[in-house]
Amino acid sequence: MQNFTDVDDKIINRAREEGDDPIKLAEHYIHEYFIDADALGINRADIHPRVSEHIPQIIAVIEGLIAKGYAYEVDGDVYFRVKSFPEYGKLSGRSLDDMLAGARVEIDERKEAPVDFALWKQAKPGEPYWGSPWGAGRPGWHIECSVMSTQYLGETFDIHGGGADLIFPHHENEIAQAEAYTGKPFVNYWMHNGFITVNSEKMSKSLGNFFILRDILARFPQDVVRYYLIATHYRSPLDFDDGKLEEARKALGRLKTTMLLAEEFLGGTEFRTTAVVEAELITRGMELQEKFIGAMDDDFNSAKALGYLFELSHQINAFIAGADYNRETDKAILGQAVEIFHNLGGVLGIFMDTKTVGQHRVDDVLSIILDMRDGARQDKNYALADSLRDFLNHHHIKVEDKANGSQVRYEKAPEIDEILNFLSALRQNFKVNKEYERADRLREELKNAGVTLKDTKEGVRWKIVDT
RNA sequence: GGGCGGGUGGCGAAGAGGCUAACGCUGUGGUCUGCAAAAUCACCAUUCACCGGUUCGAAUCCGGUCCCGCCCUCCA
Repeated sequence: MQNFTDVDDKIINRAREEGDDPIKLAEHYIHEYFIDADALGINRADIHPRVSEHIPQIIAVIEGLIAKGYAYEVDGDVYFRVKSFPEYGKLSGRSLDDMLAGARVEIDERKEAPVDFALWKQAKPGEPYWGSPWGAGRPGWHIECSVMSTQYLGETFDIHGGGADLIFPHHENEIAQAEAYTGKPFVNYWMHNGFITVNSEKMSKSLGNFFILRDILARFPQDVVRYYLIATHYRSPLDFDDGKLEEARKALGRLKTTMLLAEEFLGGTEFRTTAVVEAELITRGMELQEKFIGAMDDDFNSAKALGYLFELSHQINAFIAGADYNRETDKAILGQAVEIFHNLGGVLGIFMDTKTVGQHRVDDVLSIILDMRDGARQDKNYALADSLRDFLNHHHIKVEDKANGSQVRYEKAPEIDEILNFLSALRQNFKVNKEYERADRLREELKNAGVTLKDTKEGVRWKIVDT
């Protein structure tokens, strides 16, 4: 489950600035969050509870805490009595003395102790509020997480996640509230992720700056961003900058090339083979799979797991380099190995299909054809010029020759795949006729347009470089 | 000031007492190619911020020093 705190000071203040309703504003941000999370291939949780929908349960828990002597009311506010919970500080490794020594904020004199924190806050004018035994008000921070998580997951649950900056006081307070209330351990394992920064500037779920992610997604493919996130252990800090993302793009490209090479070798995208074959490659693949699983089992060490995936990539590439694609056993061996490779990549979710990303390149590529045609016409190579126009016409692209040059018109953008297949074939022709200058120039221009061509023994392959 | 975490090759990043200190990027040389690209093969840290200590053995444990990050608020 993943809960949303849709009632808190920041949201209320922001709503006031924008003259909006706080709950609606929170709704808006939740919606925006999902757009980015979906783009990164993050699965939705089964449950997404919100504070505003759990006020009665929260009030009930606060009443329970007061009844047990763990909390007290002062003028419509309710505070947690920290000294009544001796284990306070066990998560963050702090003692009450440390905290009193470090107190650097003016103390609210109404509280019994400076470290006591709010469970319920009396409503100020203009704030959203709900009725309670202590008057109109709203939940303090912290309490909503304890209440909602234990409601859906039970009084003790296995894993609680969150940013390392939340260890104190948020998670510490959650433990105090929940364990004081239930008398049972709250959480078995805490997973605290390191800070994410962008150009060394801190990013958090707080309102305001998580949209930076959207800027990054606008410039880099989703799977590259996802790869980059996974290539570092979750507890380590992570900094986004273009250079590092560029490096991630290349690294992931290496993995994807393996998939591509295998598809070509097998002549399709269906990897599964029925024949079980004994082979060195399979043995290595199974070993690496074991190691991969071991790494993931050991505190989600995705960085280490990726290392094994690269090793498997090497093994597969090397096998392909020395294999014969007319031999069925080679295909069977490769099929099994690639299936392992594909499955493990699927665990990390890094083999997203981003095929459509290159479509916007279509105009650049069309202008290359047009330039080539103009050149051919000037050389009076009308056979070539006309064949180019025929191709375009065939795809419902009109060519108009005007005094100051030619231009294309189309109603529906043609599939870039078809155009590139055509150009690849065209270049093959040039090569067969030993017109290397033409062939090289075409390759060069395509490269400038973000399309790389490669000659392989199976034929020409093109690839769009994502931007 | 106090608490927590961290400093590993040109860069990114695993490793947490004993296999050649993973893996990726970059770089160098060879194979392949008309030339490329991709792929492939080989090479690139006697050393893990610094100084001591424990141990047969330390990047990993202990003490100290120097840097860096986060937290210390009724901010989710």
